[in-house]
Amino acid sequence: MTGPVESPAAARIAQVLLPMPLPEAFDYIEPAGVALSIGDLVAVPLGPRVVRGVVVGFRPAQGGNRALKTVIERLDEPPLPPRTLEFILWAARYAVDAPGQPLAMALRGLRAPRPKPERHLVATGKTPARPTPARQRVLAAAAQPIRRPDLARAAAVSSGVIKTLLADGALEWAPAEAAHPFEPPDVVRPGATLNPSQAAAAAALKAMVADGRFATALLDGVTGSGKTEVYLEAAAGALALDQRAQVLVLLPEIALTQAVIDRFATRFGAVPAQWHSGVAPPRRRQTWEAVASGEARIVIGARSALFLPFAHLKLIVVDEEHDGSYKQEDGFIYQARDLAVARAKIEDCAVILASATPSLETLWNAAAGRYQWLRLADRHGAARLPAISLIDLRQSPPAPGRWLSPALVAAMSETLARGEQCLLFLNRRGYAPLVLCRACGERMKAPDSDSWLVEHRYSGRLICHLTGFSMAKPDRCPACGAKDALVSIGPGVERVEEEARSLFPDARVAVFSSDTITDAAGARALIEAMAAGEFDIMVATQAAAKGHNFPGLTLVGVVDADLGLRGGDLRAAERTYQLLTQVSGRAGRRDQPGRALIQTWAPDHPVMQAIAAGDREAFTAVELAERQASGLPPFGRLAAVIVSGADPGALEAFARDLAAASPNADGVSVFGPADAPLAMVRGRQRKRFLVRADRTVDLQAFLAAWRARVRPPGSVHVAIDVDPYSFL
DNA sequence: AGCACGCCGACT
DNA sequence: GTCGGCGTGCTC
Repeated sequence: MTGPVESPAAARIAQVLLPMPLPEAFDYIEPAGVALSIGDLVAVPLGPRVVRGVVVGFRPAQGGNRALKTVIERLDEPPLPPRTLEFILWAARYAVDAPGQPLAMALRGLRAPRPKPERHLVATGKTPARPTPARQRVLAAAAQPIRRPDLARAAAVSSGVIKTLLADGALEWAPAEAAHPFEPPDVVRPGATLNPSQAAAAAALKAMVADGRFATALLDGVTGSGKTEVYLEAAAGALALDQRAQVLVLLPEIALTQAVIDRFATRFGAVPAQWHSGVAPPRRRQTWEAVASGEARIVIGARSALFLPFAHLKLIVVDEEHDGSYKQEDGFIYQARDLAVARAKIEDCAVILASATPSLETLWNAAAGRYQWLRLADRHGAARLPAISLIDLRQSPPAPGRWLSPALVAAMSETLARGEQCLLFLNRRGYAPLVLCRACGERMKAPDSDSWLVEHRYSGRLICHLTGFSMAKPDRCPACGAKDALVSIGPGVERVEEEARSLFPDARVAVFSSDTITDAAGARALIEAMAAGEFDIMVATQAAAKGHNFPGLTLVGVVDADLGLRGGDLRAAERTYQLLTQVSGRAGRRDQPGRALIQTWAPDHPVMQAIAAGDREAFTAVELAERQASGLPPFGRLAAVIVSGADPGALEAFARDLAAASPNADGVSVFGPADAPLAMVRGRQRKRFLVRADRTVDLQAFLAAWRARVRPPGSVHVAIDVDPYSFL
C-alpha cells in the first residue's frame, strides 16, 4: 500500500452543491474530526450568510489559489439517497440548467421547522385558588388529557381561563401519545372487485411491478373505465414487494388529490402522505423526513413530489399523464411526466402513465413497444360515449354579438325540457378577451405587456391574465379620448353565461372558472351541486375538463373549438383533441346517451373530422404524419432559448451575438431570434430562438456549448426550455 | 437565490 | 446635505 505521503494537516475538500442557480458545486474544507459522506446535508458559509448544501463529492487537498472556507456542520437530517442525487444531477443536465435548481426543488421541504410535538392538558388535582364555575368546567373537562383548543371548546371558556389555571398549577401539560403520522399500509386487504378488462390490466401491471426493475406501462382507458382501481392494485403489488417499498402517485392538480387520497386510504387502511403547495410547511418537513427515512410508504403529490428523497421507490404512477400542468414553465423548467420516467429508470423501478387521452409522445412510445400498452375498453355499466357532432358555424352562425349557434341553442332547449343538464365549455376566462376603441382602433393592453386586457364584468375591471395587471374599465378611450367608444370583442365564459341566462331565463346557471372558483373546497361544492342537479346549465373553462361524474348531464356544447387550433402552436391540435374528448366524456355517464356538439368554423380540418368520428387512431395517425414530415417531436427534438431583458438595445445586441455564436452542427437548425409571441412580460422584452434537432443529436450538449460561447450582460437573462410546450 | 455595493430622487 | 430605490455582481 504505497501512495503519496500526505501531511497530517491536509484535510479533504468536500464538493458541496448549493440549492441555487450556481454553475457548479463549491469547495469547502472538511472539518477536523468529521467524516462526511456523499449525500450528507451540511451547513456552509456563503458570503455573509450560512446556507444548506449537499456533499456531492470529494477531492484531495491541494494548494489552490483560493482560500477555502470550512464546512460548519453536518445537519441532523437523513442524507440524500444516492439515487435521488443521481436524479437531480441528471435532471439538471437534461434541462441544461444549474444542478442547484433541481436540488432546490429537492430541499424545499426543509425550510420550515419541524412541527411542534402535540401536547395535551390534564388536571393535576390541585384546587385553584378561586374555583369559579368556568374554572370548574375546565377542570372537569380536563380530567382526561385533552388538546387545548378542544378543552376551551368543551368548557366553553376563553383561553385566558386555561392560561390562569396552568399558571396556578391546577392544569399541566402532558405529552400526547405520539401519533403515528405515516401509518404503514395494510397490503393484505382485498381490493375492489374488478371487471374483466380492469382485472387483466391489473394483472399485467402487477407482473410488471413484481419484476422489480425499470419498466413503463401506459394505462389507457376512457373516462369512467376505472383506471384508479387498476393502478391501486399495481400499488398494492409494489408495496407487497418488501417492507420498505414506496409508491409515488403524481396528479396534475391539487383539486384531485383528496379523492385519490381517500381511495388509497380505503384500499390500504392508512392515510397516504401528501405533497403539494397546500400542505403546511412544518408538515411538509415532516413528510420530507418520512420519505427519506422510508417511513412514508405512499405519497400522493403534485409534480414537485418527484424531487422527494425516496429511500426505496418501487413504483411511480403519473395520473392524467397528458395534462399540461406537468410542465413547469418558470424557474427550473421541466416536464414531470418525462422526468418521472427518467427517475424510474434511475431508481430501477416501474412507472405507470395513466390517461383517457394519452399524449402523442406516449402513444408513439407505446406503439413502438417501449411502453407496455394496457387498454381499458369497458366503461362502468352500460353507459356509452356521447355522440359527437360538429356544428358548422358557416352554416349555422350565431346572431351578431352572440356565440351560441341556433343548432346548439335548439339542442339545449330539448335537453332542458327533458330536465337534463347542459355544460357549455369555453376555454376563456372573463367577459371578453379584447376591448377596443370603435373610434380609433386602439386595443387595450397592459402598460408593459403585449397581451390584451381581458374584460371581467363581475369585477368591472380589465385584467392582464399574464402579468396580473388590472384597471377599472375607463369610459373614455385612453388613446383618442372618445367617450363610450370602447367595445368588447369576442366571448369569455361570463359573456356566454349572460347569453345562456337571456336565452333560458328560468334555467339555473353556474359558472366554473378560476375567477368564480378560487379553492379546492369551492370547486368541490360546485361540482357536488352540479352532480346533485342543482343547476341546469354550467358554463365552464378548462376547470371542468377533469374526471367528474355528472349523472344528469347529457349535453356538452363546445363554444369555440377553433381556439386551440390557431396560433401555430405545435401541440394545438393535440390539445384540442384531448380537451374535446375529455369534455365529451362528461356527458352521458349513466343510462342517457350524451351528446357533444362542437362549434367550429373549420369542420373540414382533419382534427375536427377525427374528433367527430371519435377516432383516436385516425387523429394520431394524421398528427404523427405531420410531425414526421416536419421533423417535430417525437420524431425530432425541440428546444427554445428565451432571452429577456428590460433594456431593448442590450437585448437586441445580445440576441445578435447569440445568433452569431450558434455552433454549426449536423442535424441541428436554429431559428430566430424572433420576438416571442408575447414579447413583453413584466416590463421585460423577450426574444426567442427555436432549435430543432434530429433525434440522434445530443441536444443538451449543443445547447450547453452554445450558451457557453457568449456571456450575457447582467441585464439580460437566458432561459432554456427543452421540449417546450407553450409557445407563448 | 440572497446579500452588498453602487450610483440617482424626496425628505428627516 | 442624507436615506433609499433596485440594477449588477458575487458567493467556494
